[in-house]
Formats: sequence, structure tokens, C-alpha cells
Amino acid sequence: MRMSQEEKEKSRARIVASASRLFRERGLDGASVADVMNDAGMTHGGFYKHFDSKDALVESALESAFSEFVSGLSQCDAEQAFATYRALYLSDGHRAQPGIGCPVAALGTEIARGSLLLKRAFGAGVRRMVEAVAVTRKGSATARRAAALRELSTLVGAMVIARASDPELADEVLNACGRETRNVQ
Amino acid sequence: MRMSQEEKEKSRARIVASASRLFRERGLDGASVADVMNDAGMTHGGFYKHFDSKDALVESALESAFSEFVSGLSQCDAEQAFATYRALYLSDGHRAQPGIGCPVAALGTEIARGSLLLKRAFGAGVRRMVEAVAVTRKGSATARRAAALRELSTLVGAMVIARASDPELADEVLNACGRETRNVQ
DNA sequence: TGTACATCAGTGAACGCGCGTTCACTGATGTAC
DNA sequence: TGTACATCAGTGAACGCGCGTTCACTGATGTAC
Repeated sequence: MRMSQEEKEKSRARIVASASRLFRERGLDGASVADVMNDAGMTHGGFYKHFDSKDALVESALESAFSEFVSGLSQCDAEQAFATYRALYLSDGHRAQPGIGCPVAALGTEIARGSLLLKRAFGAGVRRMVEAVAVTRKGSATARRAAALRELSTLVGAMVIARASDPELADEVLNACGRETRNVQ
Repeated sequence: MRMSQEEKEKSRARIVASASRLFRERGLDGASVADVMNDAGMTHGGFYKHFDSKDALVESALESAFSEFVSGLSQCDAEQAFATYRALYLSDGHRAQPGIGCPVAALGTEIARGSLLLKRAFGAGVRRMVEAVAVTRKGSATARRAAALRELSTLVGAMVIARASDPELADEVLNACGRETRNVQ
């Protein structure tokens, strides 16, 4: 039966929210259209009233995931912000909950095999993260941006290594990157 | 027709070599058993004379990929080694050729969803990379190891971001991490 | 404002396809005597 | 050393399964008059 336009918008929002979480938890291939629709409380057949293809959903889900994650980071106090970012990013909570965490650490190596369109959407999200980190740094705009890119790279790499390794190595890499980062030689 | 034991060993080596490359290029889900066997010059049916399952192949392929990548790194002069590692790791060549590159940057986020067995194999490979980098650092064993973990995290994160983003951002992150790394504040 | 009708969000069955895995078969290899 | 036979690496067809996508259908919504 037909739903109102308002209901349709709500349905779409639920689909994107479910996809955003499930893709990060299970991977782009690991979460099927049926999984996502079921999580959003519907059957899979109606999916194509909202999106042209699974690829289109991935793009929307990525955008949503970056928005959510960046706004979570940006709630911190500007002065102490980066220390807080780092502590949050490298926390056990973040390691254990990729579904609500950083899209780069959750999906990076899969997006690398995607279309240029997908990489542009991903790049746009990374830029938002870079900008959120850059405002916590000092120096020229160029230097702040470069520092933010290095910091982000370290955080992403540490979380990727931690999640893909046994718990012992995971702890070790998170510890190594979580303290004294400013004294890296 | 039955092959000699020597031939069987050669076949197995070809299967692992093909898997090692194809998994890094296309992902664990993106390269099928048939793809790998075909690349190794055989049909898919004989695969199970060599491995119990695709998962077992993934484990062998990972081990082979780490071996190959670490030995490539270790050929450098010990004194200048890390500068060379970094330049090689962040090069356009490495970005464009994941199939012969770092297994962490190629498969990290997928391994994160795998079994503990797979993560142990992955962790063992990462440890070999960490040790190869740690010998190029100075200070106590603990400090060298922590520095190596941070350096590796930065390299991995930068390559993951670069490969998953549009070319402009890719260049920017590789540049930001490729120079003046020792002055990260 | 009321009515008649076109639209379309969501359902559930179905499609073709590629996947990991299994299996009967072939014939050279390896082995027991 | 030669012979008879068991073994098994590799082939190619087949299996059940889940995938992305399509489609006929339902009935409330939105709209034209």
C-alpha cells in the first residue's frame, strides 16, 4: 500500500542509517540489500523505490557515516580537541564498534577497489575529517592541514592494524600511538 | 591424470602466489577460488587437493604476501633503511600496485571481519614488518618498537586514505606523510 | 468540499548469476611383490 | 629389474545458496475536477 511522502522520507532515512552502520560492521559485500532493508524494518523488494542500485546506497551511506563521525568529533572543546580525538579514536570502544566509528578505518581498503565516483564521495568525507582536525593545530593553514593529514593517517593506520590483528598486538599498537605522539622522532 | 609429488608442490606454490596477488588486488571476496586457480593455470576443481577451504588459502596467501613484502623492505641499507622504506611505501608505484604491496594497506579492513585464526596470521605478519622497521630506529628496544608501530601506522593510514580517495587528496596525503615526518609536532 | 481516478511505497515471489564446495572420472605416478 | 595394482592430481559438470535486481500486485495517498 502506498505511504505518504513524509513516511517515504522517514523510510529512506532509516535505510541510510541502517546501511551506514551495517556496511561499517560487515563490509560493503558483507551487508546485502536484504540485510539493510530488514534492519530498516522493511522487505527488500521496495529498495529500488529509494535507490537506483546498491552502489547509490553505498554513496549515501558513506556520506551519512562521515557526517555522523565528524560531528561526534567536533563536539569536543577546541583547545583540548585533538587530545580528545586521539583518545576517542584509539579507544577500545572505537575498536569494538566499527558500526558507529570512523568510515576510513572500517571501509578504506574496500573503497580503494570502488569506482572513482565512490572515491570522490569518500575523499569528500576525509576532507571533512581533515578540516575538523586541522583547526586544533597551530601554524599556517598549509602546515595545519599537513599535520592533520599525518595525524589522521596515524590514527587510521593504528585502528586498521589493531582490528585486523590478535588482541595482544592490537593493544600494543593502540598504546604506541595513543601516548607521546608529539615526541615521535 | 595424476601428477608427480614435485609437480604438486609447484602447483601449490603457483596457487599461493596467484592468491597472494589477486587477494591484494581484488579483495578476499573479489577473487574467487576459480579466479585464483585459473590464474595459476588450472581449473577450479582441483583446488581442494591442496587446501581444505578458501579460508585456508587466505591464511597461506597472507603469510606469503607478508614474507614477500618484508623481504623487499629488508634489502635496503640499514642506516638509510627507514627513509627508503617510507619513500617506497608512499610511492605512486606502491599506490598503483596493491597486488605486490603491503598486505595491511590492501586487506586490513577485510581481515578485521575475519576469524581470530586469520587475525593471528595477520598479526604475525605485522610483527615481522614492525621488527624490520624497529631495527632502523635508535633507543631502547621498547622505544624502537613503539616508534616502529607509530611509523607503520602512519604509512598504512596514508596509503589506505590515498587509495580510497580521489587522486587530488591521494597526492596530498602521500606528500604530507612523505616529508618532514620527524617534525610532526 | 466531495468524488473519481491515477500514482506509487511497500510486499513477496521470481529471475539469472557467480560463489564455495563436491563428485565421478581419467590416467600417470608411486609402491608392493 | 619387471609387473600388477592402488593412489591421487587435475578435469569438468554439478550441487545448493545468497546475491542484486525485476516484477505483478495491493491499497492508501495525492490530485484533477
